[in-house]
Amino acid sequence: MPELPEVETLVRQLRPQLVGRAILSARLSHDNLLSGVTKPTLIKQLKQRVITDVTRRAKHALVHTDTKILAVQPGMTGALILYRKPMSTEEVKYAVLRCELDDGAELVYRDVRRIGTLRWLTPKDWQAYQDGLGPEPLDPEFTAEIFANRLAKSRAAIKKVLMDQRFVVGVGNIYAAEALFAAGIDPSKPANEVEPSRLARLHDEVVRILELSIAAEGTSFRDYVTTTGDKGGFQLELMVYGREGEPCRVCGTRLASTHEIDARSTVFCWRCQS
DNA sequence: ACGAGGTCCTGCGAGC
DNA sequence: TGCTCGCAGGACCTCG
Repeated sequence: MPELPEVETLVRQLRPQLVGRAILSARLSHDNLLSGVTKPTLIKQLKQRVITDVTRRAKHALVHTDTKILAVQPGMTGALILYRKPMSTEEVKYAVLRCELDDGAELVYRDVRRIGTLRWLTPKDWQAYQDGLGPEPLDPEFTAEIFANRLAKSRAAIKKVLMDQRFVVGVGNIYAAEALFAAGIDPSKPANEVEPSRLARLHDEVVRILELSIAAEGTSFRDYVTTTGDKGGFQLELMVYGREGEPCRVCGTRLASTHEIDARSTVFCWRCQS
């Protein structure tokens, strides 16, 4: 499930391989992933485009071309993959968008559950779209003060606010759970009731964990695959996510789980997060 | 303004 | 063994 570190990782890996490449042709298996563009328009307009850059904003991977920008929002099971040899039957089955490149490779948007979104936007429309997104957590201008001030305005559960992309981008269920554990905060606590010192700590933990994860090239989990289509190698050792019922790595208490925060599974430690 | 809940989609694991 | 069922979840939507 790509969150910020996973998208950052794939963008870094793809950029040097894609910049300067031309798209010879494109095909799309399902058009319900498209937002704001029809299949015929996308297929037609992708043809003959030259890729000028590959960047990230929030959890979106952006493939910039000489005309428009292909904005890929991988959702949970999506990934951009560059195939340099023919795909297997299984790989073809999940290949939603296939772009044949001028160097013989194929750029593929793979999405098993097809819950991702593809947008095809002019730079101007992209600007308008991204203006609705919150700040980048790793931007130096996103300070602990700004973070705490914004959090203190909401009565919603702090985990829900942390995952709200209008508040701050890039943090999903995994990193929200991990950062709240590291900061010792009860995920269900209303954001405006968390002590300011804890909010400052949370800011630091969000930054630390995201940077650590980027350095580790993302957290492999379930359907996550690298740009070569391989399973991710590494991994960042998760403290709570996916560890319900297992002992807390800090105090040994059995980790608890709840669905009461925004209908998302949340694993936490009763003792460490009070 | 904000919260609650539904929607999309398929694979997988639990339970019978 | 083989079936059904419910969960996983990011973002967006509607309803109250």
